[in-house]
Amino acid sequence: MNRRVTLSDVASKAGVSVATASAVLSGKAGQSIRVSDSRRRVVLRAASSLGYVPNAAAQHLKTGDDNHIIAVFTYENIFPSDPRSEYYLFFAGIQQEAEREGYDILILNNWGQDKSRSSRIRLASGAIMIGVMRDDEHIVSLMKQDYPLVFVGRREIGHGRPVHCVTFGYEEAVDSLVEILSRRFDRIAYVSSSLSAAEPSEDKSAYLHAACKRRSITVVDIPISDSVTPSDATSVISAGAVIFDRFFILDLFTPIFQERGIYPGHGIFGAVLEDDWPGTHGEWTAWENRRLELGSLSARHLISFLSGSREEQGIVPIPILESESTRGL
Amino acid sequence: MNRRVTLSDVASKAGVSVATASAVLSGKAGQSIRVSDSRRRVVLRAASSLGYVPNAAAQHLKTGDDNHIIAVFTYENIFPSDPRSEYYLFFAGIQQEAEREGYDILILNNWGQDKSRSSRIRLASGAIMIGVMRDDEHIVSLMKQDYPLVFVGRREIGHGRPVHCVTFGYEEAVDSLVEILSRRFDRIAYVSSSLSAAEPSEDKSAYLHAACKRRSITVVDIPISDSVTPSDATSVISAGAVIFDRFFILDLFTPIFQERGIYPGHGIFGAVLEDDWPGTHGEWTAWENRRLELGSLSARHLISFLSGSREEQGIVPIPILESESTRGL
DNA sequence: CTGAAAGCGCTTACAG
DNA sequence: CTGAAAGCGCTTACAG
Repeated sequence: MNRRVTLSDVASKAGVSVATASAVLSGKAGQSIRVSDSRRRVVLRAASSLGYVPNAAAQHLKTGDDNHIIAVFTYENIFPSDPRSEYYLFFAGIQQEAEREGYDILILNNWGQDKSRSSRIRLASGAIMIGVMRDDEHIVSLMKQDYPLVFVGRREIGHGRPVHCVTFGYEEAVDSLVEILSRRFDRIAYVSSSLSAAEPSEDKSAYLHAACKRRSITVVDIPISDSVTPSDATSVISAGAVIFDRFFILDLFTPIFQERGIYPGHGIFGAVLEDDWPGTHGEWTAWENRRLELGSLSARHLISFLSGSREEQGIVPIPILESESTRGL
Repeated sequence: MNRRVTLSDVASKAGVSVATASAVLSGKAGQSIRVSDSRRRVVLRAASSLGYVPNAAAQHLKTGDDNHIIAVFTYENIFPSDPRSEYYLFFAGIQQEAEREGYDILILNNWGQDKSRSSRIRLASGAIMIGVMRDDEHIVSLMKQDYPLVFVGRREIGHGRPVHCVTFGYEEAVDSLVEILSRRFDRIAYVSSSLSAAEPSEDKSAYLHAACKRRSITVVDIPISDSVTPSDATSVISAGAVIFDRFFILDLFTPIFQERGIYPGHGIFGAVLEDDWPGTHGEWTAWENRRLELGSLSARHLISFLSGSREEQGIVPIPILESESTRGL
């Protein structure tokens, strides 16, 4: 392979110093360095005849400027051959926003395995983390140095440090939901899983309790593990209104509802506090799928972080949809 | 923002030279530098307490090693929010292969607009180009320096230089197709567009002519521009067997076929010499959609290029599928 | 108007 | 066993 053409190759071919060549080629001629028109032309000609391409990494090393690269990482695979991936829309949103703002994207494929992972993330000016974190050791060491990091979804790994994340506007959405249910019910069952510790659900739960309290509605808390007991089912059905924390929890109840001949809008009302990304739970969907927007926002948030903003959270409002499980209330 | 922790910060905290710190931290202690166990521990402790993260760009600048980044670029938007994009599967294949081989991916979003585009591509060790090229000035200057570049699809922009590309195995596939058609027909109409200069089709045409010659089959060449004349239609139908260069050409004929009451397998047989990526032309589809495999191969090809291979082409075989338009022959 | 020099953060012969 | 020094390709005060 031919050695790459460097600035000093261009300079010596043009018979000028590297300083002059640099000034001309980086378009900065005129700042602290001025170059005569004749010389500038010579440099330009030398560069193009040699096919000079600047080494962006070296430029960045020297200047320390934002290199206009956003890293995206996750432990999951965002590009399965089936494009209906859980994370695809987040990614698409990030990509669109990055493109709009003139940023490139570095996909960190090997974050999971590689030991030198934290150093690879530093090739970018900042990073966006999608999905569940299995291990935060490297993340924490990046955060220690205020490395610009934005999480998609609520995170609490700060160890006291601020954590930048973008989330759906669950607080407002839960409030609207409770408002709707309160038209007919004064008790709401809340079924959550003791297992799903991956994504913190305490805040969703808190929003729900607060919204119910404001309207003097009783919350019947039903924590379940991996299966539903008859008494769980009875509590839910007798309340008439139910909020499930996650879709997989709803799925545990569905056969029971069928067995008892009740279905969304007939004998049971409510919603699930999770965005319906696979689009398979239409009757229970509570709000629009705005994953694309959340992805975009994460990129916008990171970019404004890079230009000095210290804002910690970004929120994407999630408008309530009418579905079978809330219709007619 | 805190200044990033550098190697020399670690060294001075540990009370050793940067050389020693480097040797320990890069795991190279033992090569030309040996470090006592006690000192190595001191360095390790200093690094972790400071949260040291090496600057991968600086490392790469110094060593010149493969930095394990593959750039992917295109003039199109490869990530529309509708994931059924023309390029999605290529990209998914690249990503999977890169992940398998321990490479990260740099998506060059702004290749189209930015002036400094060629320099951004150099942030990666090599690059894969997907889609149509509108302008090759920058590409040529990269090729001049033997920058590792692989095209997905046939390209001829070498200016005499070797062009690395991966393609579907059209030669073999066309031969199989002709073999099937030859069971009943001794003439085949070949309809190509004089407009579609974007992707070179001369080789497909050559494969077809060669395959027909081997079997003493006559090729009736029908070049069309953007519409079909009655005589074009008559030629095709009287031949009974037809090969369309592209799907959009087939689409021009479909209403005519319907008008005359003939349809694939009844009155007309044949195929289209384009892979059916949108999956919307089932009756005429000639072979499996192997875009994922072609994407993978492009990455594999680039990676072996990076480790010294000089192979120019890579080919993904495309097994023939039976469809309405060839059934019963 | 132009060039020599320092330095970005790292690694690696080389000399102690 | 350890460190001083050169250098990767660039930019930018600074001095002519």
